[in-house]
Amino acid sequence: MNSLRLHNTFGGTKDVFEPLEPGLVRMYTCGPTVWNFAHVGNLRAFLFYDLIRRHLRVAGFRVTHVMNLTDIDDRILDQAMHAGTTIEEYIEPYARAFFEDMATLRAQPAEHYPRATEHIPEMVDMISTLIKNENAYIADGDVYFRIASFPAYGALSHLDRAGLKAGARVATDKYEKESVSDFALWKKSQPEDEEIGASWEAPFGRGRPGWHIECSAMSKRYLGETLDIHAGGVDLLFPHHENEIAQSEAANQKPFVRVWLHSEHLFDATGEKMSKSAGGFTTLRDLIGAGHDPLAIRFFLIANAHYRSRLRLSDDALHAAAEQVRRLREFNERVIRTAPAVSDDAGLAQRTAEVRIAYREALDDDLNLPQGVGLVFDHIREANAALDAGRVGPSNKASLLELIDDLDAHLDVIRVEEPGLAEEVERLIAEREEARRARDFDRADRIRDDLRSRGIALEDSRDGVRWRRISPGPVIEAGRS
RNA sequence: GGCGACGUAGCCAAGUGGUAAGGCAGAGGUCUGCAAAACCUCCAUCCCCAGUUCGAUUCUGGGCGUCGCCUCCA
Repeated sequence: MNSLRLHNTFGGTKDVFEPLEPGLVRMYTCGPTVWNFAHVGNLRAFLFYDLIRRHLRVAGFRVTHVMNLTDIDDRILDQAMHAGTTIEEYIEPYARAFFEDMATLRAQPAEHYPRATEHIPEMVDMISTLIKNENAYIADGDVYFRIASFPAYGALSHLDRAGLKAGARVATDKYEKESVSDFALWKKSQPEDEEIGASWEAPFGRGRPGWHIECSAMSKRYLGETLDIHAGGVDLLFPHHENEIAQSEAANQKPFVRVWLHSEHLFDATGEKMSKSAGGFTTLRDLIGAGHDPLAIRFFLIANAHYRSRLRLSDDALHAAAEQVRRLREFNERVIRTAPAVSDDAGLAQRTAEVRIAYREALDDDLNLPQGVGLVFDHIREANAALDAGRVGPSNKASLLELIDDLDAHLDVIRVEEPGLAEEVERLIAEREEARRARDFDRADRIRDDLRSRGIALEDSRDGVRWRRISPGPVIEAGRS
């Protein structure tokens, strides 16, 4: 029985989710504009997509997930121009970096990563249709969407044109628009555009696509005219998603999206929204360079706060996340290596079963991973106590491992393969054991301290010495790019 | 100016009309050669005021505060 409920931005209610085609979810998510490295705020949104995707699969759906790469826009044009490269040459390192970052953060790959410049014909087709239907018009070589032709405009964002800030708003496009709110579908080629490979032929004149049309055209190409889920950061709500609706519904005469999902912003330590254009922003590379563990960063971004809550990036929060990841991994390893007691603890079995159900319910309730994680941590304390007391039987052990599986299906930070044991670490541990047996504790402690300073912590236990990786030294505030 | 969100312990954060999950940090303890890990104990009445209610942190209204969108932006 599917009981997944999602908060639909359109309408603002939490509804049981059912895809159009039973069992298959068609999902489109707004990906990066590859004009620069993604910052952690961008990555929060991308990991949110990953969370949706993972939980849809937990809930039993097959998922076709499309995430676009915007490889043409004004910023890319500017940068390529300055760099003296084509736009294709300019974006490539950033596109590569995007995929690297996603892999570092263990995001599951989408089924398709279409690039705007590889789908110009689809966009041209759609624009032609819009012109034919009089939803768009040509003005001095540019093509604009005629918002007046689409009465439902504003329904998603609840911004009606009358309420738009009067006077202070400067139209950034050209002047021949019928209305200031009309947005560009196609921009006439400038001479420089040709040199950097940013110009295409079209029936309505040589030029390049506006930003919004790519998502309408590419989602249709890969997922059809009606999507089950369309997700993005809240900053895309207006105008981007509003414009997508207008374009797609005007062109296709079909409902565009059934459920809109928007993730909240990430804020920096000063409380300012992280934004590329605002200047200061932190990249994944910055955080890793400052000594933060990618798994902790992943945990922080998806589990520290609900996706519709604002999240503030701070060293403390990252450290807390790292500790939580550490505890989870520690617990997992402990359960795995524990030889089961002869009999099971009925109370523990009962509680584990309850927590597994409650965890699933939390995720089914609009992807409330923070709550789910809290439930599991609560139970881990009880389970650890049972382990201390040797009360964990074979069935207990198996269900605890299943609980970890449940959690890691979303988190994916627990059962992550560590790089193989460094032989040197093992050798030093053996050396230290020898020293300890000889009661040469000075030498033993020296070895332990030495390893610690190199990011390896040792723990003595009844079952022998264990080691694990830790963040080397105190981490510093990430630099700005 | 329009639209909207938020304000829960030192920090992060979940949540419900019936007296508040979890994590980090901190204090004490058990265990340990010492540690670490783990466990135990301690650590909030939910911005303010008024109202509805048997009862509100959770509903309504007002206030104060913070922030987002309205322009490129995940």
